[in-house]
Amino acid sequence: MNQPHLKARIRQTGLRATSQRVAILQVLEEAQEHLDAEGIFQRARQIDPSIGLATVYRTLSRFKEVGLVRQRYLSSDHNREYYERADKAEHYHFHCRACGQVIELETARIRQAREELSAQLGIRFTSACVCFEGYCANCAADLPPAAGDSAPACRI
Amino acid sequence: MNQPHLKARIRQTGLRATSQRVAILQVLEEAQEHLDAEGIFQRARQIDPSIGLATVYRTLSRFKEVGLVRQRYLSSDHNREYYERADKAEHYHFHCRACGQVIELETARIRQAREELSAQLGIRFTSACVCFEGYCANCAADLPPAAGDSAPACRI
DNA sequence: ATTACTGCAAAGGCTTTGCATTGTA
DNA sequence: TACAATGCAAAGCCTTTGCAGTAAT
Repeated sequence: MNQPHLKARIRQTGLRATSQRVAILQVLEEAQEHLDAEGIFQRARQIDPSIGLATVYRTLSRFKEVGLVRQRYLSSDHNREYYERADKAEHYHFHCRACGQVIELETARIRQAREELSAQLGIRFTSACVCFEGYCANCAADLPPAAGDSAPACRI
Repeated sequence: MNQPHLKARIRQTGLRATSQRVAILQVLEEAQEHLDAEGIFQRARQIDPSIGLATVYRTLSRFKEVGLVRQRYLSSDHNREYYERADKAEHYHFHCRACGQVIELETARIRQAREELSAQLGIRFTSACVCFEGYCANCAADLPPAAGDSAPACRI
């Protein structure tokens, strides 16, 4: 329960390894789903009951700065921030409007787009937000052929 | 100042063509930059001084539903919603961290990604959020070779 | 004559911040 | 011993909502 490797990882970034931070990093290590600050808070307080929500926000912000976590948005509520470990391979998120699941997608096309646009326009990319929404294979099968709510075609 | 073609366009969607709605649509027609609700409000009230901010929000939401406008996010503040006319060709937004300008990018790679992922996984896409951040060609030239703030490489 | 739409002000929801205190290095 | 980090509560910010009044069809 002392989590020496997590403490070490935090110290490596120059941050102080407080029990709250270790708890938050542990939550992110173990998380199978995508968590927002509130979700991280609920789990972290089971490890360290003294933790406060403000600390979760401050820590996530700090972790993001030093590259320990990535902050993502999931369609379709862009008003809530989600967090994941930064050591995962590049991937994108798809949110199913019917069953609500989030599927992690892999494609080289986004990187390709960045590279081409860099070459064409001299742009230097530092970050990007790419998230998709629609119906997963299972849910799409249950829908009328060309319906799909108020958003029939993909309006990007 | 009666804007008959705007009124007609609104009525075609089944909505009532109020003076406030005409004003908002006119603002979006004429806008050269990317506007948020507050920005649209400020311009619309010059056309129709009686308009309220809540109406702007309600109208934009309604316009989005009927397909008159698209709602976008621009890196790096995803907490503010921007709006643009829905009759523009598919494009993506790049935000320069240095000069602040927003560049509209065109690339087929995103659509390609959608098509491939659809074919591979049976997913049906309805919408997507794609926005980039970094340094434009001009600003990149002024930066140290491989620096780039706290985000050296593109962390997607 | 309906009833969709509006303005105002209040409420909501997520995130940030001020300040005194705690605990790491 | 410094000073980074914390907890609590209050404030911020954008957006939504309730309600009574107004105006489009």
